[in-house]
Amino acid sequence: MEERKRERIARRQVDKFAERRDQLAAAALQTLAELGFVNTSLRDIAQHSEFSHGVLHYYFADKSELITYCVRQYKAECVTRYDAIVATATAADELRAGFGAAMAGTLRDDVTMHRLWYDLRNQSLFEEKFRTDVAEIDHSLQLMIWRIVTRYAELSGRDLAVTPAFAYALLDGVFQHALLRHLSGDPAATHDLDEQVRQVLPTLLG
Amino acid sequence: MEERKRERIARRQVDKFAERRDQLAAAALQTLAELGFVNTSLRDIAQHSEFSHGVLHYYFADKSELITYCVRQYKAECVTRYDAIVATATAADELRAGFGAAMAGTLRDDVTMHRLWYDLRNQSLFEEKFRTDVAEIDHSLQLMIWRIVTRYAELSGRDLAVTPAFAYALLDGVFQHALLRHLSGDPAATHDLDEQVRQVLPTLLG
DNA sequence: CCCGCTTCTTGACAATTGTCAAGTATTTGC
DNA sequence: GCAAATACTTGACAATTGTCAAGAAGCGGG
Repeated sequence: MEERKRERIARRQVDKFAERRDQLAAAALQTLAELGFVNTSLRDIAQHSEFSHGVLHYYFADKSELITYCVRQYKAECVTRYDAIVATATAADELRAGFGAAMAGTLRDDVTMHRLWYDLRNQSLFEEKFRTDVAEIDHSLQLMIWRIVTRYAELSGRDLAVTPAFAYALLDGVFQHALLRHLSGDPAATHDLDEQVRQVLPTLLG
Repeated sequence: MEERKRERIARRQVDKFAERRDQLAAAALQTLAELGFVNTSLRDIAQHSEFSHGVLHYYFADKSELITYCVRQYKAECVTRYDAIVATATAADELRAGFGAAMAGTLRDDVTMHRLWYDLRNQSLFEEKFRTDVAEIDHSLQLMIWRIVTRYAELSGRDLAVTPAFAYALLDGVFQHALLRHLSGDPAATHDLDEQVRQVLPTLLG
């Protein structure tokens, strides 16, 4: 019974610990998205939370661990973004329209988060530390795109003429350039993204 | 006569001044490509030259001006990269093969410079300072791609079904993902890039 | 040879940063 | 309610950075 009690307590403590970690990581993510990876100090992050800067070292060993934890948390947010569309669409054109609209929507609503993702992916090319996690997220995104694309081919009754990596590269390129335009203040960026995404899909079929 | 002499001297001084600026900018570019934008200090740059760190403030007002100057110098290097291929190719397939090979070649040979370009383009999304210059280079690259694409359509005797921005987004996406793979140690990255570039071009035709 | 102009070096500055130790406050178990 | 564990704050540290001033070194003209 004492054992079980201790466990329960330990569990509760772990949960509280994990909860606060998540809370701080959320504040960190918001700060990173706002300022960019390199312009964000631990003090900046703390100011976006209700705590002081020292607490970050109580919950995270160092800055790298915090960032890594953030990145992993971010991942969970995005990889299921389009799954509802895949699940509900009953025709190829419906899927195509839904995907284009969803991409344009997230470009409009989650600008800074997408900007942060590209920032982190680039930093991983210079800092070995994050390369593994970034590669893992990148792979998840590729799979997410692949689920869309294969379902689209299925609904079209056609075969695919591309690899997952190729399909992802094309759509990611289109999205990234739309993000660049959107952040430069181009009001047509979201609309054009929708159009371009719908244009890409058919070219992937055999 | 004195006037002319002074002019000649002034000219020589200006030339020497500009020469040293170029020399320092070259050292800076090399350092930036090696370490990445944010990991490069003025002292790092100076160590890649034969001078001390103070001299950079003699030739450049501040760090921003140095970086901007570097970026502009970098631009001149890349925008004419594929023009020889456009000029010499006499058949669509020859152009297609030459373009794919050239892309794969520069991925192999100029890895760090490409990595730097993507780094700078991303930084410009967080720092207003470089946005104009980056946008200008990006536009030049789009034009460079567009020269390839239009020539390819011309040699194919077909019309184009895409905008310059769309064609650039697709090919840039493919190239960037090849760069990611190449830097992660994937030995097939260059070969696949060649293949994928050749695969993209026909989809751009009507 | 010397004066003046340029080029470059040296050293210092203030600000920022990650890190961490010491101490305070809060919660928890009994 | 009290002692101990947990949670958090504060302030300091060493290192790094962009910037700049003071002056040394090199050089060209008279």
